[in-house]
Amino acid sequence: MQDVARLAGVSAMTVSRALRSDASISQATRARILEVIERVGYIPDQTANMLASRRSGFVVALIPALNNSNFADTVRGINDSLAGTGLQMILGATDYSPEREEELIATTLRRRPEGIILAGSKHTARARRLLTHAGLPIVQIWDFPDDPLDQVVGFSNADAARAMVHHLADRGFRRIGFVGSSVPSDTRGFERQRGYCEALVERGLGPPRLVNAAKPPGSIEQGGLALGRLLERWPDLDAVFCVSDLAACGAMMECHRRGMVVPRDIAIAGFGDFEISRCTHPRMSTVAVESYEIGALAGRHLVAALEYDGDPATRPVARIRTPFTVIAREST
Amino acid sequence: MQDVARLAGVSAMTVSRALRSDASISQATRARILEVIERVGYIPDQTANMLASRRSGFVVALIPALNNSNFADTVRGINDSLAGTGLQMILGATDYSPEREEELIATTLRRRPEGIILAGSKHTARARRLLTHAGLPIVQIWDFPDDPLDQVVGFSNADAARAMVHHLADRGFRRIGFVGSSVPSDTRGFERQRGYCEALVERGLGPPRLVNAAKPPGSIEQGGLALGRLLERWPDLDAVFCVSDLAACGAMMECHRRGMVVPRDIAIAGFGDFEISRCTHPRMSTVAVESYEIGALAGRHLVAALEYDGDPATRPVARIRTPFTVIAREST
DNA sequence: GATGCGACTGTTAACGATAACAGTCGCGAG
DNA sequence: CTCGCGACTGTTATCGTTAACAGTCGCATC
Repeated sequence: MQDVARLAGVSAMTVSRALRSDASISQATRARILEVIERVGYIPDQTANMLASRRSGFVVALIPALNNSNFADTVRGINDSLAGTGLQMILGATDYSPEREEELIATTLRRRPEGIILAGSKHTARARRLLTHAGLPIVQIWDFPDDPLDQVVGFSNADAARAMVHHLADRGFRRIGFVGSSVPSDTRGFERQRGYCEALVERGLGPPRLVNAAKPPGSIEQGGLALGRLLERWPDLDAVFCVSDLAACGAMMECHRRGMVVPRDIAIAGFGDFEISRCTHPRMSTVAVESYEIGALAGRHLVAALEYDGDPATRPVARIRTPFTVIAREST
Repeated sequence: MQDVARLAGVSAMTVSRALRSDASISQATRARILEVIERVGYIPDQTANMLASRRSGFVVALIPALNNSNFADTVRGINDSLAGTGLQMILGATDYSPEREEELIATTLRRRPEGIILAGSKHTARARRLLTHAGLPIVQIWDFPDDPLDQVVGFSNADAARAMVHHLADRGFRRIGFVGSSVPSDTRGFERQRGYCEALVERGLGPPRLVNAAKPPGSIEQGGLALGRLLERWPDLDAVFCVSDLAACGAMMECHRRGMVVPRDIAIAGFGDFEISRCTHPRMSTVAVESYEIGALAGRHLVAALEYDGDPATRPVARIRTPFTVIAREST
């Protein structure tokens, strides 16, 4: 910057001003400076900018996994909502582990992010302490916690799963099994399981028939294995609801292998409305959730919180319930 | 840090040393300082660290799209390979646009990353200038350019597509159509199309029968529409090769709708070995590429370049060709 | 002709850490 | 007893930018 200033015959401060739109500087001077910048290929150092202006321009997003099409869509939503704001995203994958999340929170907070978006509501005590102590705007997504840290954009996974069980019951299925998540800390998977159990009670459909399998998002193979274990224990099963579309897809393929016709012999339902669910044969009934929209809204409300400059006590705090829809296709 | 130093009765420099493992400092002092840090909840400011130490700890990864399972896997590979190195990833999505890529390069370079991973080999002139001028280690992935900027981890998309056409020809298909990418700057899609055309010549299968559709990665719906347009123009088509599994899946569904039996009436092949390709009926033949491995290798070689401290002229430059495999399933 | 104001530019001191160098201290060797 | 060395700690300057404040200058106003 000093070099540019010298070449343009001004002070470094004037160069700094030329690079920002709001500063008062004459047209002629700015043009001259920008011309020099272009000529010498100067790239301003945002690190120094961050230090001096006390604004990092970073937003942290922590999601369980990158190779899950739901979360990938959410990341896309966040990314799109940040475009044009000058903010950049630091992405972290927690692998569904609260400890890994805590670690990521600790290391990313050193970068002095301006806000943070977290999937879920299960955090270690230290993670919660770090977050509240940092005093940044937070958006929790993909869940609807009773005790939110700050803003929320999500939905009740239990309610969403319950809705699917009611759909199955409405279609006349009575002996409904569930393929759950194998990871205890997958709170969304656990909530879906809870919703399944509650709905069984509501419809008087007897005790739960469930097996856990499939690391989230659940590989296709494990969905097939899980179906096998379910049928071994409850051979009279007439429907299976899987914690994710991937597991459901595996279950459906296992049905094909066993010569069972879906949904005549057994119904299969998934969760997430992955693109995959439109390509199975028969097409998969599933619960659609607004993956992209969750990210986009989270980003937008985080930005709103960052731009808010009134009394911190009266900052608007969004608690948004995104909708979910049972999509009845051919598999139920 | 000053506060911590005062509370521990040492200088700020000693606190700084206590936080790094290599510095010479007595066990007792370090323990005392760490205890104070824990007690007051001090979090070191990496921004200041960056400025003073001239190391950002950032790596930039620019990929075309986040909601493409191939690239998502690559991102996961990069992420995993960076774990434990103290490096963090800044992720950017170029939307398959060189201009957007240039913009992202310009803005992310301000963060003074230590290295950069780029998908593809088509960059604007300014982007190339920015990159070479910045003098960072670069890894180009997902392509195998003739004029690489630095390191490469990729494969020839043309060769991979050619292999699939040969597979189709081996199975006896003669009138092979191609569903290409609608985005001209999708170089990988274009390369696949080129491979298709070359293979047709090699096998003497006449002029190309191709339509473009489907924004990458190609939505399922557009694959179906593209199949319709292909059949309208070349009703005698006996095989269709799609630029991605998603488009192929849509094409297959369109076949079902039209009452065509795959592969008896028409064969369908995809590209990418998305999980979806194992769930179609019949299961989809596709070209498997090592998406995760590309990211992991790129990350590893970038780290190696960063850790290298010999003569810059003799730094090892990896140019890795990752394998691809034609996976023959039931659809061909 | 003084005054004030607006438009622009410069100066100085941070921002929060680390690099580089300069001690200090204890202890064993000569 | 002195010297030197190793182990540890402190001091000062610096990283590249911006905040805050202090000019300077021209021009309209009274």
